[in-house]
Amino acid sequence: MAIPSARDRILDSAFQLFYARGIRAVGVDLIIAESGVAKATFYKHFPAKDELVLAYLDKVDGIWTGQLHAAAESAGPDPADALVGIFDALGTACRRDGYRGCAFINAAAEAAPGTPVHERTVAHKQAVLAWMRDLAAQAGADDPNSLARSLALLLDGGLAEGALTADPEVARVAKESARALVSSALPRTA
Amino acid sequence: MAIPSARDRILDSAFQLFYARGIRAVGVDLIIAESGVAKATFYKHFPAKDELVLAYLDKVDGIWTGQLHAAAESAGPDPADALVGIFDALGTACRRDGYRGCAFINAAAEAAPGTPVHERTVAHKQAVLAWMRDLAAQAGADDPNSLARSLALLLDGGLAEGALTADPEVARVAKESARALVSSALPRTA
DNA sequence: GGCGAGGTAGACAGGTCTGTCTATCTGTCC
DNA sequence: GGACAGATAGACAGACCTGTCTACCTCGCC
Repeated sequence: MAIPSARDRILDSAFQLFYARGIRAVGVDLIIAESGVAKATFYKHFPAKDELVLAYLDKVDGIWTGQLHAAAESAGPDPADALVGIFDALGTACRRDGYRGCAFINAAAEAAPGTPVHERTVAHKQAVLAWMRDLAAQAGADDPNSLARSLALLLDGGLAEGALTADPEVARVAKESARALVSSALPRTA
Repeated sequence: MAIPSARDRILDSAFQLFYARGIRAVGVDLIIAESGVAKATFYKHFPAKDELVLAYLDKVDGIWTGQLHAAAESAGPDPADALVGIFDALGTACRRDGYRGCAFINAAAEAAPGTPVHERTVAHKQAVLAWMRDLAAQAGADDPNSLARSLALLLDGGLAEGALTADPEVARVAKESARALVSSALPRTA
C-alpha cells in the first residue's frame, strides 16, 4: 500500500469531484488542491482538462460496467435471469452515499454533441446495449434488439431519476418491470 | 404581432441557448447579445442569472407538460390508452431538430442537490408522476403507484437517451414497452 | 412643455478559469 | 559524486463571467 502515484491521485480526486458537483463546476485548481499535486505535474499527466474528463469517464466505465456484469452473473447462469439481475446493480448504486445518477448522462448534459466527451458517453451506452442484446439473444427472445432497448430504457430511466432523488423504490420498480418485460418477450415456457 | 417585450426576448434566447448548450456553458453576455437587449434591462428583469434559469425551467415545464397532456388526450378517453399515448409526445420530441433530451434532467446534472434549480426539477418530475398515478388509478391498475413509476422510468429513460442519440426507435420501443406494462398491470379484461 | 417608465450602450470592478513558465527540491541509478 | 526523472511551489498571462453603474434616449401621458 504505497502512496498512489500522482496521476492516480489526480484521477481519484477528479472522480469524486466531477461526479459530486459536475464537470464544469470543478476547476483544475480545485482538483490540484484536493489531490495535493503541483500544477505542473497535473498538466504533465493531463495536458488539458478535457483529457482528464475522458480519463474520468473511462474510469467510470470500468467500474460501472464491472458492476453490471457482476450483478448479471450473480443472478445465475440463465441469461433471462441475468437480464433481470442487472437491475440489482442499480439498487446498490441508489443506496450508495452521494449517489447522483449516471456519470455519463450527467457528463453528456454538459457537453455539446460531437465533442469527445459526448461521444464517449454514446459509446458507453452502446456497449451496454450491445451486451444486453447478446444476453437477450441467448435467452431466446423473439426480438432481442427490442427487449434490450426496453431494458436499457428502464436502466437509464432509473439512473436519470437517481440524479434527482436517490429513492431505492425506483430500483425496485425497475427490476420488477424488467422481469415483466423479459418474461413477456420470451416464447412461452413451461 | 408586435415586437415581443424585452423580457420575452431574453427568455426566448435563454430557452434556446440553455437547452442547446447547457446552462453553465451560456453566459449572460451571450444571452444579452442574442436577445438584442441592454445589460441593464437584463438585470432589471432577472436580478441574477439563477432567476433566469428558473424562469427557463418554468417555461419548459409549461411546454412539456402541455405536450404530455395533449398526447394523452388525443389517445382517447380510456385512461389506459392515455397512459400509452403519453409516449407519442416522446416520439414527437425525438424527431424535433436540435433535440437534446430532457431540459430538466440536463439542468439537474449541472446543479448541486438542494439548489433551487435542482429542486425545481424534482418538483416537475413529481408532478408528472402524480398525474400518471392518477391515470393509472383511473385505469383500474392493481398498483397505480408502481405502474406510474414504471412508465415514468420508461419516459425518463427515453428522454435521457434522447440526449445522446435522437433515435426515434427509442420512442417506438418505449411506447411498446409501456403498452405491455399497462396491459399486464390491469386486472384481466375481455 | 415636462415628467417618468423603460430601454440602450458600454465601461468597469472583482472574481474565476485554463494553461504556461521559472526555479527549486528529492530520490534513484550508475 | 553526479546526472537525471519527476515532483513541488507559485507567479503570471489572458480570457471569460457575473453583476454594477453612469449617461443618454424615446415614447406616452398629463
